[in-house]
Amino acid sequence: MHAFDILGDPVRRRLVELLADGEQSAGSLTEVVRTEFGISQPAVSAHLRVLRESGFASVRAEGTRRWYAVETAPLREVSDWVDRYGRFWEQRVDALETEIRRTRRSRRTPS
Amino acid sequence: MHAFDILGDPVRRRLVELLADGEQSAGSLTEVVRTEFGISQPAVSAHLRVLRESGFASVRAEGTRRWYAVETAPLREVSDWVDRYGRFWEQRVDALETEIRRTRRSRRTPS
DNA sequence: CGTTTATATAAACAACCCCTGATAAATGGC
DNA sequence: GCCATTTATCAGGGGTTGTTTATATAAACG
Repeated sequence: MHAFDILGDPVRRRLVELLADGEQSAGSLTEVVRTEFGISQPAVSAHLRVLRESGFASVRAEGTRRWYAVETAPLREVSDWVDRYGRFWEQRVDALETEIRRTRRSRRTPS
Repeated sequence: MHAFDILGDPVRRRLVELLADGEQSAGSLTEVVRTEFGISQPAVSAHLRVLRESGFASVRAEGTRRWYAVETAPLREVSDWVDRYGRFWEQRVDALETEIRRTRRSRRTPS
C-alpha cells in the first residue's frame, strides 16, 4: 500500500495528526476518533493496524496498553514526492525561508 | 474528494508527474499511461476528469485537442499537511536550507 | 481463579472506485 | 457532406476497503 493510500483515509490522517503531539495509547486515540467520526473501536483498531503495517506508526506494549508513536520516514516519502513533482519551487522556497527565519527566532527567544 | 484521495491512485500520480514537465495533450498522456498501466483510453479520461474537477489540473481546448496543465494549489495543500503534522522539522529545515542555498547559487550562475 | 479492562481479530456485508466496451460529440481534412 | 481523429461519457460488472457485531487474547486485580 502506497503512502498516499494510507493518508487517503480521513481517520488515518486524524490519527497521524493526534500522534504528532507525541506518543498516545490506543485507548485515547480510539476515544477521540470514535466521537469525531462515529465509528467503533474495532474500526479504529483496523486503522491503527494499517498505520503499523505500513510503517507510519510504531507500537510499544506496556501491560495491556499499546502506546503508538508516529514514524517520520513514510511521511518523508510523501513530502519528497510533492517536492519533486510540484513545480512551484519559487513560491515554496520563499515560504520556507520565512519559516526558517521564524524557527530560528523562536529558538533564540524561547517562549 | 480530499487531495490525498486524488493522489492515492497511481495513475493519477503518474499523470501529475508527466504534467510536471509542462502542458501535455490528453492524447500523449493517454498513450504513456495506457502502455505503462495497461488501461484503456476511457480509463485515463476518467482520471483526467478527476484531476480537472479536483483542481489538480486545468484544461485548454485547441481544436479537438485538450491541453492539460498541472495546478499547484492542491499540491500545496498536501505539502502543508505534511509540514504541519510530520514532526521532523529539524532534518527538514536543514535539508531545505541546503536546497535554498543551492537554488540561489544556480540563479547566480545559470547553467 | 474469576472478573474487569485494554486491544486485536474474524466473519459478513455494503459502499465505493476503477475498469471495460460501446458510443457520443466535436473538430479537421478531403 | 463524409470519414477520420480526438476526447469524453454512459452502463454495467468486479474487487478492494471500511464498517459492524461478536469474540478472542492477554494483562491486572481482587
